[in-house]
This record gives sequence, structure tokens and C-alpha cells, in this order.
Amino acid sequence: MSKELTETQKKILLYIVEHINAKGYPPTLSDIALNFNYRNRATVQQHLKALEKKNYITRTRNLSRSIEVNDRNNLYVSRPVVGEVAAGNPLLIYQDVVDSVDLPALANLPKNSFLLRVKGSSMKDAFILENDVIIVKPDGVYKQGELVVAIVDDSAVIKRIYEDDEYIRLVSENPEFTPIIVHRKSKNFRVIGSVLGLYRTLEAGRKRRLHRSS
Amino acid sequence: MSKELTETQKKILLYIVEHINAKGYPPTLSDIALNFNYRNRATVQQHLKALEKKNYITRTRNLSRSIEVNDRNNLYVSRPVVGEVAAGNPLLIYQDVVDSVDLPALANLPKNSFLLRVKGSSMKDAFILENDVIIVKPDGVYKQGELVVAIVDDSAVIKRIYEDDEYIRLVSENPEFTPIIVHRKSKNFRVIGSVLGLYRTLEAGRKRRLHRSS
DNA sequence: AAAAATACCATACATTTGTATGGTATTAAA
DNA sequence: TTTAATACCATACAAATGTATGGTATTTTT
Repeated sequence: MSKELTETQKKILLYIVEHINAKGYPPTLSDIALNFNYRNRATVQQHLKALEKKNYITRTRNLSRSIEVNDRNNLYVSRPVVGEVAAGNPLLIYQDVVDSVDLPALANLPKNSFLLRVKGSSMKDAFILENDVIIVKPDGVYKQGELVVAIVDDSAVIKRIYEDDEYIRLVSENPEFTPIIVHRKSKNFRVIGSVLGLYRTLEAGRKRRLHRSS
Repeated sequence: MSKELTETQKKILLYIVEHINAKGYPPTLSDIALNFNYRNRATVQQHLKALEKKNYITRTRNLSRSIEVNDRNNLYVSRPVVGEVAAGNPLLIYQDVVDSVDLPALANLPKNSFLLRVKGSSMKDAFILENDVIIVKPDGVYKQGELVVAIVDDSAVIKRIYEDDEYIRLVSENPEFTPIIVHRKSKNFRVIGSVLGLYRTLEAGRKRRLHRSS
């Protein structure tokens, strides 16, 4: 079993994880020293040794940026959820982010994508459940048939988008729903972004449950 | 727009991505040189320059391992799917892996977990669809209420597991299904592993569709 | 046919990076 | 209270790493 970490060690470990998520590679000793205003790398070295001894990281000697974070599974990084979508309602973007999800540290999200929590079970036809968190990339570009978050007449929908020269069709996964068709130039229509993926906690013992049996 | 890559450049880019996935950090020039049997790093440097010019990677000068792969969204890495689960059927583990999924390169799966493709729509009650790929961690340990893949009487199921001193209950997400209850010591029962997550392609234009309308 | 891009080599050099050693001060454990 | 562990400092050094330059040979483009 790995022992308890001290405050400083925790901070450094977190910094490492977030550096990896942000930049795509672990920091060097200098990076860490700089971040914590250490005047030299030797200090960092000692903390890393401690972290390694306590089995939180693994390093390869003499190799730069060779910090591997062990047990990344149980390491969660808190990420802000910037808003909510619920079919029928307008899209909600919070001014001050209060809500957040703990995503596995290994979920390395693309830059400038953001997270939205799905409210209401009305997305069920797209097999997206209440409280699922969807990853949205706010690009103006989207391919034919891509799943997008769109605002139609002030209401949010998650649908597949198809467009031709004149019309845009928003199609549900469920064939029973008739497609929404709007003019390209319609002012009551706006694509927020494309849905890159969804995150759903399948583990037990975490905040939410898929079903709260009646 | 980024231009076409040459064969060598493609190989090197792929090596970089896989190095990142395997080790958690990008390779150095030496690493790459070693892998491709180059006698020096200068050669690699030139290829990297080309890759950077064509906008496939970004580097920070003088910084070790600072290769960032741009556009990781559209970069897919092929990963083996080692088997299939379908409720009612026994678990299938292929001897020779033929099937594979292209996972986004950024999906950095935990070591020793494996992928299973879900067959049949009978997992629908757990909101897992046909052809979804689930990520299974073959640990012996599982928590109360965790979603697991289990074999009961030679049939595979994906259910939440609860156990007490005597019995093990396998509960479906859907309350209409009555739980399966087995004795702890039952020989006809085995937990394969816990389901860490599921991967479902939401993008259009890729191999599979969620629904093939009738 | 000439120019440009590609794919490699070798060697030299400056920086970055990790490591080692020795020191001070504070807090926690035996 | 003595010993560990923690948290920092400074300086020195070797290994790893990125870069620069100049060269040859082959393929692709103009």
C-alpha cells in the first residue's frame, strides 16, 4: 500500500498530472521548481524521490520527463462543467462555474472543448442520459451527420446534422422523431458545437447513479 | 490545411503517438533515432521539422520531449478488441485478434485493461448499445454496486454487483429485470472484471452507426 | 534538365536536465 | 530527547537532449 502524502507532495503530484493533461508530457524538474518558486532543482528531486518511494510515481533514472504517474485510474482531476443542455430548454451557460465533474486524469480532453451536463431524460433517444457529461467542441465546422448541440428557437437539442444548399436537417437517433428542418439563413438557429464524446460514470460509489429507482 | 505526409513522416508521427500512449510522454530525438535505426539525431530533427512545417506537430525549441501532436482528435490509433460480450451468450475471447477499433489517440487506457465489443442489443437496459466497446479491467477486486462483466452458467452479463456473506446479487439497471442471485461459492459464476467505461463513436462518417433504420 | 524536396550521414556545440553532495531549519515520531 | 522525516538552500558535474552545419544520394516536381 502506498503511504499518505504530505501537503507539498500532493501539490506537486497534482501539478504533474495537470501538466501532463495540459501539455501532453510530464514536466521537468525545472518546470516544477519554477512553478513552486524553488530556487533550484535539487529540492524538487527530493520531493520526487519521496513520491517515488511512496509509490505514486515511477521514474527512469537519467531520463528527462520520465515521470509516470502510477495508478492513474484512481486519480481524478476536477474539471468545470460550464453549462447544461436539456432538450426543449435553452442552453444554459453558467457565468461562474460551480458545478464540476471529476474526470479520470487520463481523460485528456482536446483544448477549448468544454463540458455540458445533460439534464432531463429527453435525450434518451440519442442514448444520452440524465447527468451524462458531454464533451463539446465549439468549432464552427461540422461534418455531415455529426452529432451536434444546436439551438433552435431558443431551445437546445442534440441531433445529427445534415445540410444541403438550402436546408439544414436535424435528425434524431430515434426514427420515430421527425427531423427538424430549418432554413440555412434562419436566425433562430445556431450550432453550438459538435459532440466529441460523452462521459458517463459507470463505477459505483461515485456521486451519481444512472437510475434512482422509484 | 496541412499537407500530405510522406511514408517516413507518417511512420514517425505514429511512433510518437504510440510512444505517448505507451509511456505517457513524447519521445526524444534519440528515442526516435533508435527506433528507426538512425545513426544520429540530426536526421530525426529534419523529419520533425518537416512535420512541424506541415502542421502535424508543435515543438518548443530547446525543450526536451516537447513534441505536441496537433489535431489529436482526428488521429486514431488502432487498438485490439479481444472479445465480445452479449447477454445470454458465453464470453468470447478471440485467440487471434482480428477485430479492432480506432480509438482516439487521446484515449489513454489504463494498462492491462482490455476492450470488448458488445453484441446484441440486450444490454440496452444498461444503456449499452450494440457495437459499443467497453473497457474492462480484469481485477479480482470490485466494489459494491460496481458494473461488472460476469459469467453465470456460461452466459455473459453486464450488471451491477452486490455481495454479502452468502450471496451475490447481479442487478440490472432496469428495475423490471429481476436480479440474478447466486451463492458465493457457486462454480457456475465468475467475475471477469469491472467495466471502467464505454466508448461509443458519436462522430459521423466512421465505420458504425448507432442505428441502422429498418 | 534543373530545382526542390526527401532521406540519410557525420561531427561539433550549447542547453537542458537529472543527479550528487553538503548545508540549515522545522516538524513529527520513537 | 534523540532520531527521522520534511522542506528548503547552494553549487558542481555528467549525461541527455536539441541544434547547427555541411555533406551525399535519390526521388519528385517544375
